[in-house]
Amino acid sequence: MSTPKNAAYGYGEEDAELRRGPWTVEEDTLLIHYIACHGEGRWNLLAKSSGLKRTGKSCRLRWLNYLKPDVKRGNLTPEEQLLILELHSKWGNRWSKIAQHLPGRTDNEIKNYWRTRVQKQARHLKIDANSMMFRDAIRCFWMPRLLQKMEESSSAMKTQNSSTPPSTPLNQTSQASALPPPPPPPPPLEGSLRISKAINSFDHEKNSNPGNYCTSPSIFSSDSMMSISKFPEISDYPATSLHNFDNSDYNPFLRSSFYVDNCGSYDMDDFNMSAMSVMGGYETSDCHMAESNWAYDDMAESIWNIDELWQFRKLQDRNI
DNA sequence: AATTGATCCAACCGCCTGTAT
DNA sequence: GATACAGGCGGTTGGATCAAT
Repeated sequence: MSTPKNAAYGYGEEDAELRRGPWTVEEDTLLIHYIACHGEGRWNLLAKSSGLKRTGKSCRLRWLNYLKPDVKRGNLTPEEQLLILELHSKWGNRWSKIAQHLPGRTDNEIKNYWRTRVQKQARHLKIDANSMMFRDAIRCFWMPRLLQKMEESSSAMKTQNSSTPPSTPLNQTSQASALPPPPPPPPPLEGSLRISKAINSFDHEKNSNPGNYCTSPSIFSSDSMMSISKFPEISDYPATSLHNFDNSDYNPFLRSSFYVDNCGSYDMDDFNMSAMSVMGGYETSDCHMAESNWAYDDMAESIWNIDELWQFRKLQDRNI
């Protein structure tokens, strides 16, 4: 399939032979078979030798982002979201570096997640996604909510006790749904207690020291944070973050909530834009719940109630 | 049922870095 | 050291899909 764009883009005669756009099943099969025989690498050579009318880059991208067997499909779990938030706060847009710590996730996927979900929230709040304020907001509200969600997921697992089949994650692509059914959920987590402790630790500190809890490392302190022992060391990992995330294919912690519906929602009924407006005096006149529905999407479901917003506002005032 | 707008994500592009010659 | 090439990375685009009207 040679797209009409080729001519418009001014590709050379040789390039005109190249295919662009979505990959076909035949192309995928060809690439998979070639790599099975010859291995990865030498992508330009691969592109020529395999008979694929694609650039080496295109072949590499297709393999790494889609065809490679260990690529994980489906929604990001709360654990993965939490890790992305934490690592991004440390490394910024180093997507490939972040992806190295999320087994089966590609830099492209993480990048898309950040742009479509996280930056969307920043836009709604009219805060620069790279600003300290937004980072604080993430750390103070979003991350604890994800921790809470993880705890709820593990609790749900306990009660469910694997008697019912796992539900399908929302927004699964058609390709993903074509994959074999997932294995049954693992037994209840040994780490859930740790997570609970982390949340309790956070709540305790918030209550005893409400003006300062935003910057407290206790949220992710190593002794209160989940410490499932399978996770390998992450060399230059932030001291305040999630230690010991797993790089193995089978990670009971990650998988535990992978099959939990992503449709649980936090109580956002009492959330309104007047509450939002306390955050740094942002203009909210053109930012309505009805417009954005952001309180109900799967990202916003995990964040922010009025109390926390007031706390956040106090903190901001104090810092000014 | 049709239309429109929003969202998601696969794929592409250009730039940068590392390596071989 | 200069050049060419391959591979990797982050930013962006555009088509497909979903949701709202």
